[in-house]
Amino acid sequence: MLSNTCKYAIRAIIYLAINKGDEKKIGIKEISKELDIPTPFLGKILQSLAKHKLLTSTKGPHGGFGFARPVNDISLYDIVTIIDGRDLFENCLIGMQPCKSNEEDSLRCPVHDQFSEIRAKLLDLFKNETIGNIVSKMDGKLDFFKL
Amino acid sequence: MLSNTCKYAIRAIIYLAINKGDEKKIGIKEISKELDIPTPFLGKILQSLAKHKLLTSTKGPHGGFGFARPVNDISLYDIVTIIDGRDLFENCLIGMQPCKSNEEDSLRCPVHDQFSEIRAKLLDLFKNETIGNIVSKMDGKLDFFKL
DNA sequence: TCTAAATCAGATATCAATGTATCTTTAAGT
DNA sequence: ACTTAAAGATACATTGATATCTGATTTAGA
Repeated sequence: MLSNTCKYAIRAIIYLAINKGDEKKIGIKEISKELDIPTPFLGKILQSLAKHKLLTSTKGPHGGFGFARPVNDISLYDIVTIIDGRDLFENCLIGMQPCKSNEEDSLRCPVHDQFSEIRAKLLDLFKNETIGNIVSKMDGKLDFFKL
Repeated sequence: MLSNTCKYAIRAIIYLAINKGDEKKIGIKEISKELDIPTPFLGKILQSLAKHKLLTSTKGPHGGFGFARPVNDISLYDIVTIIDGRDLFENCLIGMQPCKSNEEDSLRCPVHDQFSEIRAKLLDLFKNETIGNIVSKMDGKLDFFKL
């Protein structure tokens, strides 16, 4: 469903939102250590999110990553499309080329209609779950999140 | 969502079900040519499905692949789990290790509940769509299927 | 029984996703 | 200014998915 890279990105952003508290920035070493993601690889992922204006980064001592927008304004959809693209939301479940998410009837694949409903719900989930949203649900089980 | 290999497998099986008609077997050359899948690669995929008792294969002249079970008894779920495994149906959407499809509350990830509904519908789709089912829907648009 | 047509099996090749290493650049603190 | 700690950037390495190649095996038909 989602690539490993994308799952790392989501978990790292959640970690950032939960833990940044007063400090504006958290370094990749801390995040990668806590979430068990290879440090330089996490660096690349977060750099890419910074390039797309979801995060900000500052170099130098006490540098690290922070948010470029309010956490209530960052949805899972934003992260997923940056890392994995729109394939999940647009292309045919069984890979038939002419069958797209909004396609005329004659070109629809045999599972198009059933999958359309599910895809719509998926899209809904990803667009409506914001990081702010998620963080408010996680109160009290932060320890478990370290896995 | 599904690997390319898995999409190939599904499309090849649909092709087989539609076109086998009187003949019991269809060769991989015909299928791969019509569906534009590399011939030897398709061979491996179908061999693996034969190994799992979904298809039968016969060597020699006029050999090829046919069904080992009635097409109404082969679901998309069968194909997907053979090729891609159960990851999609069992593991956490955002990759948190302790969060599984049937997990106690304290270990659920923050999107577990919303995704559970969608996952259940997905499972339903894959388990209830059989090849027989699909073929009966495709009457009249077989030409489009060649893509 | 010989030949040809087809899959089977296993080794190899390619490519994209994932992961690593190294060096450069930036900025805080002295 | 100098040092140091951090991310940036680029090149490189590894792995798994995807694709190809080659020869062995099986079977129909002459």
